[in-house]
Amino acid sequence: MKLSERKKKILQIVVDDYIETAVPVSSKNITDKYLKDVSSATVRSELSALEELGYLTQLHTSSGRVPSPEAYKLYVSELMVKDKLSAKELGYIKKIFTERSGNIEYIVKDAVKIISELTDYTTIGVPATGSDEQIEMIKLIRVKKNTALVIIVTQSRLYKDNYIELPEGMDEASINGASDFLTKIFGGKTLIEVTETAGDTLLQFEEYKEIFYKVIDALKAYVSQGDNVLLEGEDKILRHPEYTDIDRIKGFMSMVLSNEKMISILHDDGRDININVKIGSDQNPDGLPDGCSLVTATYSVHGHKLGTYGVIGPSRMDYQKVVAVLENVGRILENILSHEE
Amino acid sequence: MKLSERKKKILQIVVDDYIETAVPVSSKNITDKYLKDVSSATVRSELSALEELGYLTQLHTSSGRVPSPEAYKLYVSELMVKDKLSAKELGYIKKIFTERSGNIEYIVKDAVKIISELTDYTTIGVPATGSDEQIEMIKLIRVKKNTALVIIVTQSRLYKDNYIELPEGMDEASINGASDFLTKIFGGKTLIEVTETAGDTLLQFEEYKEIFYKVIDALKAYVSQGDNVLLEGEDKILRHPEYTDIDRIKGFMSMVLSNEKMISILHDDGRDININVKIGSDQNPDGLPDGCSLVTATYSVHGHKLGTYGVIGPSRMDYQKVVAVLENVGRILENILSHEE
DNA sequence: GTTAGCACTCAAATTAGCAGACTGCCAACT
DNA sequence: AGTTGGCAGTCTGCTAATTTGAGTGCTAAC
Repeated sequence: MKLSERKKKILQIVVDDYIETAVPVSSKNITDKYLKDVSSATVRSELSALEELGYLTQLHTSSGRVPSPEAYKLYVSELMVKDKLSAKELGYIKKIFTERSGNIEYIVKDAVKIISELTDYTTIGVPATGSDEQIEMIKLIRVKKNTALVIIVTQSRLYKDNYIELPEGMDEASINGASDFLTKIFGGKTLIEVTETAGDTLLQFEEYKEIFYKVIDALKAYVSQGDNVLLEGEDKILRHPEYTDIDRIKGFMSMVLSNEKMISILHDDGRDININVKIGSDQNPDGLPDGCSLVTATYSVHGHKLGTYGVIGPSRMDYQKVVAVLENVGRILENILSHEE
Repeated sequence: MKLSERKKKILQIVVDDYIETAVPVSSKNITDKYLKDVSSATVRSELSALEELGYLTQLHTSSGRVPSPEAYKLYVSELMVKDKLSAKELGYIKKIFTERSGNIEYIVKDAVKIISELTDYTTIGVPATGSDEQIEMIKLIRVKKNTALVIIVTQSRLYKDNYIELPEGMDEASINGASDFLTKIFGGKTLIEVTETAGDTLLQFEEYKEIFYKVIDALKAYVSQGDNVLLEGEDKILRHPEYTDIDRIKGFMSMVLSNEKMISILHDDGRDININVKIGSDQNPDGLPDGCSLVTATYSVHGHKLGTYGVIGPSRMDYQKVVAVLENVGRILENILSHEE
């Protein structure tokens, strides 16, 4: 079904206006504000045609029109005029990222903050586990008498949040020996390979057996996504008039605060193409409630996934801005990170 | 002003009932449910006396009574019957903590989760920076060609989130030398001492000068509280009928999501006595909005502050449960951590 | 294909009225 | 003196009825 140019134009006006005002848009409103050269009656017939086609809905017979999920989809893919960020905004993004030189954990967190700040919507981020990257180094560092920190370095990442207990009386030389040894046998393999096949590999090394199994456990902990969901601006949803209903707010909050749910919603897009828009509707229940939309972007550097970021808000969302912010943050981020190496 | 036993009893009943039902309590309600041996008229005169004294308020002439902030204060300090946790709950706390053997970062996070889960209120936690603890070891670990991880071990803590850039061509021996050297000159000093006096100390060491200043910067980053506020169950406030008003919800959320605000509210209690209750009111504006209460507890092990935890909710809060949970979590936590060493 | 005009519909706001829940007060009682 | 029953007064919350106004759909004319 091909839409006439005028229908497209009118649909774009309806979506734009509704995004801006949150009020159902009427034929008169359209002719007054945007299309002064036709009468409201003409627009009226176009509107009812668009409704017939499934792009618009009415709350009741005598209210203006509201875009349907279909309309938003079309809007994002064809109708919308792409937005550009101001020099000030671009400068802000660059400034934040360059201040954090090197510290990738912070950069990932900052990205979520920046996106939320510039778009003014709730933003989530799920860092990639990096379990498909090759191990460059494994190192044990004694930090207490019988405790060692397990550090794993891969091409783009550094894992350093797990500890193992050392056998009584293990001396510095054996610790270093174990480190070198682990690096030798697991270097070049990916984390996921190691966690899956490690059992067999290690069976033969009687000497370090005990300690090696503990290291593998630490590795497994790194690979599991865990509670690694970043969230920023969860209260920003409250600014929007469609979130005045307490039950809706509850639904939104419990969704957004559930790590499992967020991970599943952000992860079921197989393709790691850049920007991806999901519009919640009753029909295809991908977990997103009706009236709620999610724009996601997956960033990567040198082919390694860095993580997925999502902006979540009412379907009546400022897609122009959101898409522009996600694209630019991604571009700048990838630029900076790839230069650094 | 001394209250008669019966006034106390009645005040306790009012607070208990209001906490449970969130409905202004009437004289009839009291005689029906709790005090069957007197008439409602008697209770009525007691209630108006308590109102005169400032413990109760009325929304309008023909509504029941609601406790004032004063009433809650008295309730917590004198009237309330202390609650005990069930064996199941105690077991749950122990189980979670012992599963995380050793990993203090996770333990602190888990504590917030446990408290929020058991009390069913929004919970915040501010880990102490540990800047008053003595340094045991400083270690630099090369993780990339020109990047090293800075690890600092103190009596109860491990810092390992900052990196420094290494001078071109620094070899393994010099890195280890620098580590040993830093440990030697700063070992035994507290983090705060080092950040304040380091400049002078280091001036003399031409050789490592460049690298040492970077290490000091990393140290400073560790000491600053930063964005280290843990939050759990921020949506739980929505269950309570007093948070049906959207503006109130907004206020609550923006307060709870502001790290600065939370740190300031949790930190202005000089004494580090165990449990501390703040009841928000219009009068003494300690940042807590009217109708909102905060119960805090500061935990420490071996004299070192571990962090401060706070349960935040409507003034009509289940103080019995909250206080019991905070006390028990603290006790178990301190037990486990002091045994471990 | 476009337009003006008119009838129709429906939500939202306003009003009035009534039932119910409490209190406060007073006079009587123990 | 403290307690009680009873009654008048006050305020909320609910419901039903009414009005207002925005917006559409339809039709006849251009």
